[in-house]
Amino acid sequence: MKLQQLQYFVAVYEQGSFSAAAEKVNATQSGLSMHVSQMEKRHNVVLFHRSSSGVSPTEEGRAFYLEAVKVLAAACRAEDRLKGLSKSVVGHVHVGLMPTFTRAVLTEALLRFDREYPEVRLSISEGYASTLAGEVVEGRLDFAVVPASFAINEALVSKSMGQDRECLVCAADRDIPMTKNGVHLKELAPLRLVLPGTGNARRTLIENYMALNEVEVSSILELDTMHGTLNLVASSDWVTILPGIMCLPDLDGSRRKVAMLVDPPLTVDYMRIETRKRPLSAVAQIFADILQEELNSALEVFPYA
Amino acid sequence: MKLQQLQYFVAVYEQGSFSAAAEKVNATQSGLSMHVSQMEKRHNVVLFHRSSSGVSPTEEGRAFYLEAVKVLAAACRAEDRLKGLSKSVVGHVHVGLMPTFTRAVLTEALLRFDREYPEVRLSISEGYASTLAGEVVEGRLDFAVVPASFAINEALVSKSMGQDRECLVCAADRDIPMTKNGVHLKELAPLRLVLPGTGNARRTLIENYMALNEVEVSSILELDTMHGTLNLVASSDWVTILPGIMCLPDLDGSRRKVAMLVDPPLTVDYMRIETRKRPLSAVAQIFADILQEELNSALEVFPYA
DNA sequence: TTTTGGTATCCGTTTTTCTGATACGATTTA
DNA sequence: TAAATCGTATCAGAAAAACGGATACCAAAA
Repeated sequence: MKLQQLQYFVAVYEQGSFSAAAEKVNATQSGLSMHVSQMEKRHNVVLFHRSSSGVSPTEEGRAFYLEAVKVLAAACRAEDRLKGLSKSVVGHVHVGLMPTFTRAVLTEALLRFDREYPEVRLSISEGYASTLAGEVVEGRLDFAVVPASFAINEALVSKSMGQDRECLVCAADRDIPMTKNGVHLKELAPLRLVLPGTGNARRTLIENYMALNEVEVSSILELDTMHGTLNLVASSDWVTILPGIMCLPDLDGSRRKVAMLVDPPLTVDYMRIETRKRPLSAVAQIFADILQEELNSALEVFPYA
Repeated sequence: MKLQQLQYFVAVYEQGSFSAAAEKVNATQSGLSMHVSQMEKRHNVVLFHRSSSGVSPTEEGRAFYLEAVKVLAAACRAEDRLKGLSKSVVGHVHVGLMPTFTRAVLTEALLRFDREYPEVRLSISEGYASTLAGEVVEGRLDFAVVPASFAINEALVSKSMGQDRECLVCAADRDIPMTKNGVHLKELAPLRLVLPGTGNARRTLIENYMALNEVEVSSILELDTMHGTLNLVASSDWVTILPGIMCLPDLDGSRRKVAMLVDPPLTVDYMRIETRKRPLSAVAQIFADILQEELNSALEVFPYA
């Protein structure tokens, strides 16, 4: 059994095609075909169903894939150890964040990280969960933080980062009936609601909540710009629903009013996604830890009442 | 990075010699030398200090070894999955047990295992910890159960199986001053004590206990046969000290009297040792689990008073 | 000083791997 | 229905890598 064979197999598995995988790993289609079929013959198993439109893994192929990526991850760790990467904290970290994070948690994390590891290059991309997930799979991002509702790719592994509460955000001068530090949304109906576009994972979450709790929505405005949303809400009777950590700057009530949704609460889980086959580099791990710490302290402000 | 290079490296590491490793993995000394030096050059590290009497790992070599065995273990699991070994429960299991286990726990475990997996061949070897550890390193045993006091080889990993109480064993008709279900050994001094030979790990344990608690021993008899010891103790004024699970058949008091050592108690931890670089086969794991269960129920008889 | 046990290096041989071309099947397109 | 397209399997020669014996070298022990 060779390590490269595992890489080839994993590539074919993830691409669903010998040809595409060959291009990805800089090899030829015939080479991959031979390697995979050699593995199959040697162990008398069939790993892929071949068809004229690509390949799909068999049950055995699926099971083997899960083991194969563990081997590759271990091999990466071993090689990193050799390179001394596990000690020296230098390099380039690419991180993808859902928009939620870029307002509240990111700034603090960035400042801390830059102070402690000034020679590390850091690249942050903002995007929707599905986009970011794709980038992680492709290896262009070290990891990404997305809402947990997102169904993740098999090539990815997710680690929970914590649960947040969704909050109603409206103009500061608006009177809303608060109950025990929260708001019962139905009492505000009919709502004029600003929502993210349908590509956003939170959109579905919120619409389900509305439907399930029979909250009447008189009009919906689709805004995919966070600045625009916040400005509009601050100076009109439009309201929106945002994760708690996005509302932190507004908790003083000077520009906007914030109230947790209650009866029932609406929660959102954040998770960090990364590839199975390559463990986080030492630097990426450090930044992930800092991000987690900042998130933790941000979440403390919103107790699970 | 190739899997075989890792195997070569690990072999050299464990043998402390290129020549010995070459023989072990059925390769030539020159081949191993080239592979290792290639790894070293490629990553600009030195893995071994070469000398005319063999090699010793550098700090980097040590660190890399710990990662390398993880890769090999993962690769074994992956290959086992391909072979379908992880499902089918057939094969041959070799287990090493310290003498303690062969009296009480083994029988029950054997019966259960043979009933549930009749087509599996099982080989049990009895031996001292150091012997068994060597056999495990060499790959002749799937795993071994030994007392935890034994300092284990770096190629091995140990898992705790539970703590046992040492007991005094003497003739059934002897009168001994019992206190709260135990015996204070000093009150019986001077003792005529049957002990295992100096090669036995428990020998040191017991002698330390005697010295530390100032128990006077009038004479020592070295017996390395369990049958001999038990028979002698049953029909003379010689006494011995045995782990609790060995005393289970004597708890009825018909042939021998058993009393836990108290003030202070003397305990012994059992552990399972296996190689780092190869995970237990499915069958071996099952037998290990059964052994653990039997040990647990045996240990319940001796509460940690 | 010689012997012994160990490692590094060299080079011809053998084995494996890689690649490009080709064949074949299925699905889509004209 | 025929052709074109996309995908995989297979083959044979070329390229690369691994292998293994011989040799050189070193250091400690005899």
